[in-house]
Amino acid sequence: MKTLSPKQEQILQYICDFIEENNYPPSVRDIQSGCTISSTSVVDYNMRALETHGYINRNKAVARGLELLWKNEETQQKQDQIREIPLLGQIAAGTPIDVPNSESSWIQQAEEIIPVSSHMLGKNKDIFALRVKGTSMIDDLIDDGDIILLKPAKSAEKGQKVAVWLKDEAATTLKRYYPEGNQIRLQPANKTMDPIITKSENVEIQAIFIGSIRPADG
Amino acid sequence: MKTLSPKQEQILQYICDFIEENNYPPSVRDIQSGCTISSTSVVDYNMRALETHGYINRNKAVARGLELLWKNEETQQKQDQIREIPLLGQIAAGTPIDVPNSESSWIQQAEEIIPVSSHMLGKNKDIFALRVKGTSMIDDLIDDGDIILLKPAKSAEKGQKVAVWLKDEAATTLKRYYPEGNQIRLQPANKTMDPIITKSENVEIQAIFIGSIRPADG
DNA sequence: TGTTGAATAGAACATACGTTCGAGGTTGAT
DNA sequence: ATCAACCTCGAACGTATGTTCTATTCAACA
Repeated sequence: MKTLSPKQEQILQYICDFIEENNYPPSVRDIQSGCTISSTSVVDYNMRALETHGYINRNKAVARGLELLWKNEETQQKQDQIREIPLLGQIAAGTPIDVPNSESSWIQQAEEIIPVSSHMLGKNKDIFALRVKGTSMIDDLIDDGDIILLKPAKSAEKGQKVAVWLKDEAATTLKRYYPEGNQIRLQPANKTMDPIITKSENVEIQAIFIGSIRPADG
Repeated sequence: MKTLSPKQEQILQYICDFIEENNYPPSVRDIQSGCTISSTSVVDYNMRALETHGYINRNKAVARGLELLWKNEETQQKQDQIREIPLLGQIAAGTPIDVPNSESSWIQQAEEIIPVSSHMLGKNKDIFALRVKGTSMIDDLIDDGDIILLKPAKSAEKGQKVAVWLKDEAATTLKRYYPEGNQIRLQPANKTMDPIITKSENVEIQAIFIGSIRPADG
């Protein structure tokens, strides 16, 4: 993008405001009067510049066939702060879930798409969401009905909260991960529940906990 | 809203798709060919119906002066799932903050607006956000740098996490709230820190904790 | 001073577009 | 069969609109 003349900047801003207000693009003559420009050809002249610099698309022979490629920073920023995360199902002790790999187009299997502030996600990719059943992680502020965000992974650090697949039990569950020799301790964050201790070969890490979304009552 | 004829529904859907694709509304003749309608007057006829039923606005004498009042459920739903929350500042032991009341237009004072999934908010109103400084609530999974969501309130239940104003200290802090007789215990969720115990008159509840947003590393 | 390139003016053109008109077709009730 | 309400059709009209043309202004420069 090159620098714009003041008039071009003004026109661009006017187009932006006009669309915001009317939900359809302005005509050349709208711009002319809106920016108090003396001639339509001046508008055309500057629009041509805007087009070649990639700020807008123009569709000749289409009235108001104007597409805004440039968005003002405010809107742009708002866009950037939202990411859409697929809610793929539930997770709880005993209930097996399929965890997607990034190859398949798993967005389509989502039972719901939830928009999430990118504040929660950082630069992580391929994040998905699950609804928690049960209170096995209540001490980590993950309650029944919460939605958790997960990042697909094959390994984890000690103490991280992970979704693991237990081969023998044929079940997936959310626990804290503690490798201990050739065994693995899966610790629920709930004082009333005992850890699962099993041999390493039996556990397959599927995803790492990123954050949680708690539906507030009210 | 009344029921629509199949043709009207088709036209409405076409308008919706067209705008989605082109960012400007279709002309009558676009609709005609897009819906394989034989005459422009048929389009006009049905558009007139759509207008009187409140699905669209038409601006006569403006080419493509068409405004879609009806949105397809998908878009509508997506809209509904986002709420914009003002990030008003920081909260930490020792740092006073002003907590807004719902009267003033405090959205404007926000240093940042963060979009939040309404899953996190429920039906709560007037929610605002603060950035946490310090680790005094680390055991409740609220870490330094996290963003917390708060609901303005004057009172709280025992054990809730609240933002309180300490009159004598002239400071606001985030703690768990335990009324004990005519004293109040403010318990940090951090084993290395001691609770604040003070008389009831000294504390003024400002807001109740709703949820947190943890910027994930990545 | 003359030259050159960028910006401005106003007028004019071709047509995309919203709208209207008059005629005809369905359907269903009477 | 008759009528009315609803819909379809093709053509036409008036104008809003994108674009072009030519002339003019203006600033920078040799």
